[in-house]
Amino acid sequence: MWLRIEARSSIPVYQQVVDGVKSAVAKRLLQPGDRLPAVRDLATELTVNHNTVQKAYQELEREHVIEVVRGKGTYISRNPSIPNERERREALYKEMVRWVIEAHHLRIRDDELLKLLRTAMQDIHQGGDEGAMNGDHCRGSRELDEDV
Amino acid sequence: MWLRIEARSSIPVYQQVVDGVKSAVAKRLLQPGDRLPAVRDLATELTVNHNTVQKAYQELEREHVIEVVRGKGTYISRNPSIPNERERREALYKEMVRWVIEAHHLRIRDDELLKLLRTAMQDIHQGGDEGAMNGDHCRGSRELDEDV
DNA sequence: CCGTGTGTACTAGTCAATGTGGTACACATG
DNA sequence: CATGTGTACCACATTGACTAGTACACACGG
Repeated sequence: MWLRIEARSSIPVYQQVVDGVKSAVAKRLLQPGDRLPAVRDLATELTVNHNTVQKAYQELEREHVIEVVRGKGTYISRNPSIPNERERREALYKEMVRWVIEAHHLRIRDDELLKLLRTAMQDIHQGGDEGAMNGDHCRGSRELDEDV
Repeated sequence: MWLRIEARSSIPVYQQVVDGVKSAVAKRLLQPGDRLPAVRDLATELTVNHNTVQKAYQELEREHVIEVVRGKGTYISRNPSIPNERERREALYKEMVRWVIEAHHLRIRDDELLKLLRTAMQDIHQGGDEGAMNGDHCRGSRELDEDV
């Protein structure tokens, strides 16, 4: 599956679902037009309440990542527009500043941080599963993926 | 002041205080040995409860950003060690993967994202000269070393 | 020793977000 | 109409953040 939930995580379940779908789209594991599981089906599979899944789908629809057809199903958007683009760009930038600060306190130098970002980009574009980090992030750490 | 709180933000107040202090340290607005306001004073100034400020100070002490002397005051650490370095590095990397995904959905190209990061770095280091960031790489984790 | 300023600890309570469980409704398709 | 889909409620429990108030512990200078 292209989605795995960590029940122990402090991140809300619905947020994990949102992130998981967006991640799968970025990795092209989900293509435009692909159908997502029904709300209740996915809820059963993840052993969470259907309302929780629905909240995730609602959020994904607000972000135009998916499209919903009542009575039929939910699908990955074909021509996604970008709502709240300005705010989201600003939020992204704020997060980046935040982690530059964190990097400073971890004594990570600027060039190391840039290298880390390049590694993250490769991780996404090569379709791996983001879960596995083997601890050596300073050079390109490529740990191989799961099964399908 | 080196600290401003947004009451409307979804980010908890105590977290904003933690981030604010760490940011000021990274920007060298606060130097090692500098004294922070008393818990109650800062609480009054920010119009929050003293317990909230204390929670922030506690967190900062856990991260060895500040040092606390009972009955005297709190001070920016002189020789900060790095607790939980490995976990924090992994958390940082996970966050970076999130950026890449978000950037994809914002149609931000890789080179743009790298440029954004460079800008964020300049925002932090602006004006100040940054001399001695030591060349400590992944392996070099400092060992704890105590007191004032 | 005492007063003052400091950090710390504890209890009680409010509020909002999250998640569950259940029920009911709306729409599309065959 | 039956079925599978998304949607909309409701009541409830749990958790984290925050407020409010009180009390204690320690350092320092009279």
